[in-house]
Amino acid sequence: MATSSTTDERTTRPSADATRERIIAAAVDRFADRSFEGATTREIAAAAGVSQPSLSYHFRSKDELWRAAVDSLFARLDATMRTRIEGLRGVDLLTTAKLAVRDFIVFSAENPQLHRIITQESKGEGERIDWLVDVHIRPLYEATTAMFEQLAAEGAVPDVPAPFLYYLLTGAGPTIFVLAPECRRLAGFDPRSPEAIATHADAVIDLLFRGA
Amino acid sequence: MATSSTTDERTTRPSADATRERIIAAAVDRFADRSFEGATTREIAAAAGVSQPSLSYHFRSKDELWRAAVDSLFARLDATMRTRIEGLRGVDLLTTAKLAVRDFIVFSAENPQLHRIITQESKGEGERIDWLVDVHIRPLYEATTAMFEQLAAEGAVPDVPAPFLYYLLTGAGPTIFVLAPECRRLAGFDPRSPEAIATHADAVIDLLFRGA
DNA sequence: ACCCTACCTGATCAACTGATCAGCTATCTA
DNA sequence: TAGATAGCTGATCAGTTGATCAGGTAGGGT
Repeated sequence: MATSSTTDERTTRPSADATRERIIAAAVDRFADRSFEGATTREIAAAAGVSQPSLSYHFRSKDELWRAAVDSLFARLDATMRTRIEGLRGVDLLTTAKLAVRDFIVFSAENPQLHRIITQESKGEGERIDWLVDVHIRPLYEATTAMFEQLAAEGAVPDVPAPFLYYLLTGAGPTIFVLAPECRRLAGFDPRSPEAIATHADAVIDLLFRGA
Repeated sequence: MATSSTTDERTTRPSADATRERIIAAAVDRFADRSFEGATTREIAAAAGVSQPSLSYHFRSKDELWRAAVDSLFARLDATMRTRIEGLRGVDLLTTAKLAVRDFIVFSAENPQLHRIITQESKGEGERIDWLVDVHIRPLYEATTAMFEQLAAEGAVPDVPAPFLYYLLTGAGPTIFVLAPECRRLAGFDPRSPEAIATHADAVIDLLFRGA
């Protein structure tokens, strides 16, 4: 077996995975800050500590790097939400929903890049927003609206169509973190501090679930 | 001196003002869609129907054009809110607040560019976000938080610090319109339709003021 | 009627963009 | 240990960027 390689063909060396991850991490930040067009491959390369052609080696194009960066962000979100939901099997829906919303808000505080990128790409037409919606956003949307519809049947959320509740949550939840630099200048505090995150999460949950 | 012109010296011809406005209108859209770095002067010029050097003639730099575009957006918002507030002198605070929130949401539906631009610029450091906050956002912030603090004393809004209420409003209100292209693909309806605007405004007001 | 200049443009600039290619080096395989 | 190749880079490409400049034209003041 030693020589006759099985289906598991390792063609990449360990060091490549590490630099790939460093590039993706840098790309997440730069794309979120300066948008797809505004972020330059040289900036990303410099932030990752590699040369600019190195991006072309690890990723076919700037566009593919962008997709890898978005995949990375959504993988983090999916992991967070999935483990939370699965850890609450048997718990009543309202409690589960509240904890899920809180996790989502904590995630948004730690990863505001996701919402910045979605906002940037949500302009007129574009291949990237189609890909974003079809591959990543729609599953979350379906799960979230299904949850809201069950809660509405219990009277646990306001009598508002589920899509609107979805956008109320995705708007009210992450915005204060997306605008964190503005908030620091404007209100004089860092919304990403643990205390602010807790206050904000409490407020969103209180509004959405009417303090039930 | 010949005519002993008064202080009112008209050095610009009427046609200049018209093209200036066309350029600003085009700049608002392009900057909102593609961010400061992503929008090109050639795109803006083409959208305005003028040559690219024409932008340099009317505006000292791309940066100054961006400021003029933002000024234009805030002038629209200020006019909307000011006339509303002044038209309600003597009306009780809660009613005034509800109508102001509704106007703000309608404005956000018709001018999602404002929130797109603020979001884009609210990254780490930058001269533009400082200017945005100091010149335009802070007055609105002060007025809004003052209003919320009065309402809190009446028990008309949830017991949450005013800055958090401010970000709940600026998040929950405009986001569905900022993400309108996503919403169309995801939920299958246009949030900027009159019916959707009304439903959304009702929902935000219901949440924020607890259906009072 | 004349001149002046506000208005607008084509041509062009240096700087920068993403991508490509040849070549170097360290690691893995045999 | 020798050969092969994955990993990475400097040099360089054509295309695009914001800005400048010289020049042309039309509208207004005298």
